[in-house]
Amino acid sequence: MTNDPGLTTPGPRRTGAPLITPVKVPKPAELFADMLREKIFSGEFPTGEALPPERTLVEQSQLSRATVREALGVLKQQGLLITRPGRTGGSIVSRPTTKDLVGSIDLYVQAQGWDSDTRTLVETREVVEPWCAAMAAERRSDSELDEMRHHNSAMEADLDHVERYLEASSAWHVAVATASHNPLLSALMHASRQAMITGTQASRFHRHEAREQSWQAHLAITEAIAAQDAARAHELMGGHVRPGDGSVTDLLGG
Amino acid sequence: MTNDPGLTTPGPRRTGAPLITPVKVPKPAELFADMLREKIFSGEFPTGEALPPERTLVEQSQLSRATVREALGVLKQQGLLITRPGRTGGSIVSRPTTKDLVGSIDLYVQAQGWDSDTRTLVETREVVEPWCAAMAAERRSDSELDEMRHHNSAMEADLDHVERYLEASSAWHVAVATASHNPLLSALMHASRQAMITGTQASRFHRHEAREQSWQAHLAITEAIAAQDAARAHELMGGHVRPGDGSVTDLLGG
DNA sequence: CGCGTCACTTTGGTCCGACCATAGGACTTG
DNA sequence: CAAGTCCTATGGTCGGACCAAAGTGACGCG
Repeated sequence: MTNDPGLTTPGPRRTGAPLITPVKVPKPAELFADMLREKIFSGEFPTGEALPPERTLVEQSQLSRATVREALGVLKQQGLLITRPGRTGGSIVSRPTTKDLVGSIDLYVQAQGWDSDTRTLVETREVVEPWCAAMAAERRSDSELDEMRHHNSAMEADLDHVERYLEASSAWHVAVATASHNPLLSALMHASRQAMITGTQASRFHRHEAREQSWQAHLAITEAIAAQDAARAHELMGGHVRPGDGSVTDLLGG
Repeated sequence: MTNDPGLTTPGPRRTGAPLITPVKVPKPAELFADMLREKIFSGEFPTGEALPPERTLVEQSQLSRATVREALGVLKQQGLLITRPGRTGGSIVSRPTTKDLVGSIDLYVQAQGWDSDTRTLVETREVVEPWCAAMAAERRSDSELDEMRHHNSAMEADLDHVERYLEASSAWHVAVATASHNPLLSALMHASRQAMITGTQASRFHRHEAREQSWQAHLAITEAIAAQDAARAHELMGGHVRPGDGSVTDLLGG
């Protein structure tokens, strides 16, 4: 039944032919997803606009609704679509956010297993953060500077409250990364920090003096950024982020 | 119908109440995907093992097959599952590969629009590549060194063939990044390079002398890595990657 | 006995039709 | 005219059916 009983059957199959490359059989859902993504990137479906309803796409593409929905699901996962139910709902064309990228990096790091990758995370921060600080010094807006100072104040106020201190510290680092106006490095720094936090259980063991010391460091870096002194911001952040004894908690608090 | 016609209707609704947080309504597919992801991370479904068949998951989860498949599709997108049809097929538990991560970063960069982000990409490489070179100098294996030298030879052989030269150059950079044994920085470098290539149309306009000069630079860096001289590898890569005139094509060829 | 062939079984992939939940808009009604 | 009610378009879920891929084993022929 599933055979092809025409022509010269049962002639022998011509084997040993000149090397056949494995034929790629694309699945309908993937094809349709690629097609939609292409139309999105080409501007045929502008950002912010809504795609046609699923049922319309079904009759246009001659595919089943399940397949269409699978393709839409892929794009939704990639951050290219956001869908809302209801009458005026639909699939609105969007762009992947920094949060999406952070999520991908975090998932990747998390899935590799913390034990083997703590060095990777530490190293990455050592490389990236000083440069984020330097760029922030050159490009910060006044409001971004205000936000850093706000978090500095929060850290000072919470010197005795470990969790809230770490939270404020994290917010400060994120603010610095954001002020660098380099979304790639910012996302990478954000993600490696996030991965370290979820990896360790946020390190309750932390001495007060360590927090005070790290708070002073944050303050100094903020001032360098305020003065738009990129070289000094870079140098200070390098010394701040590089752990003296290699302990993870120092780096987290810092 | 959708009202609640009991009690003191039609009494006025108590507005201005103590502030109700928007109730989060989790969709079944998301819940199930989170549940499976949790079981994967916890080791309950070890890497390499197969999940139960979809139909079994359906009766265990009391959900429809469509919902189960949507959840599986999410995990598949995230690189946590790979599925194969056929009798011994199924959903095999996996880990997101570096390629997955590169894909995410590439998509992100691509979606932001090339025009506004070329500076971001250039900067990122300026920051990341020198450190990759330094780490590679410290950690390279002999086989990794061999691969770099192999690509060096290919570059020399293809000095007159722009496309193949760029290809070999790209392979060399990837080899260096891989030898750094830092998957995060490696993926970031790989992705930013990939994004630049797909962004520009691979720059046919390239002078022979420029290629010769860049080839010499590659060779010198390879030798520094061979000598395990991290500081020199870092310095050379920094000078190599930083464009003299800011042109993108120089950076691509480099 | 050996080996190819074919049916069978298990699995993911696709399709269809129906219904549910949501959220605007049009309509009715006091 | 205002407030409530019904309608409708849309995404989300469901159940069942069939198709396609791929291993297993029985069968039959030489």
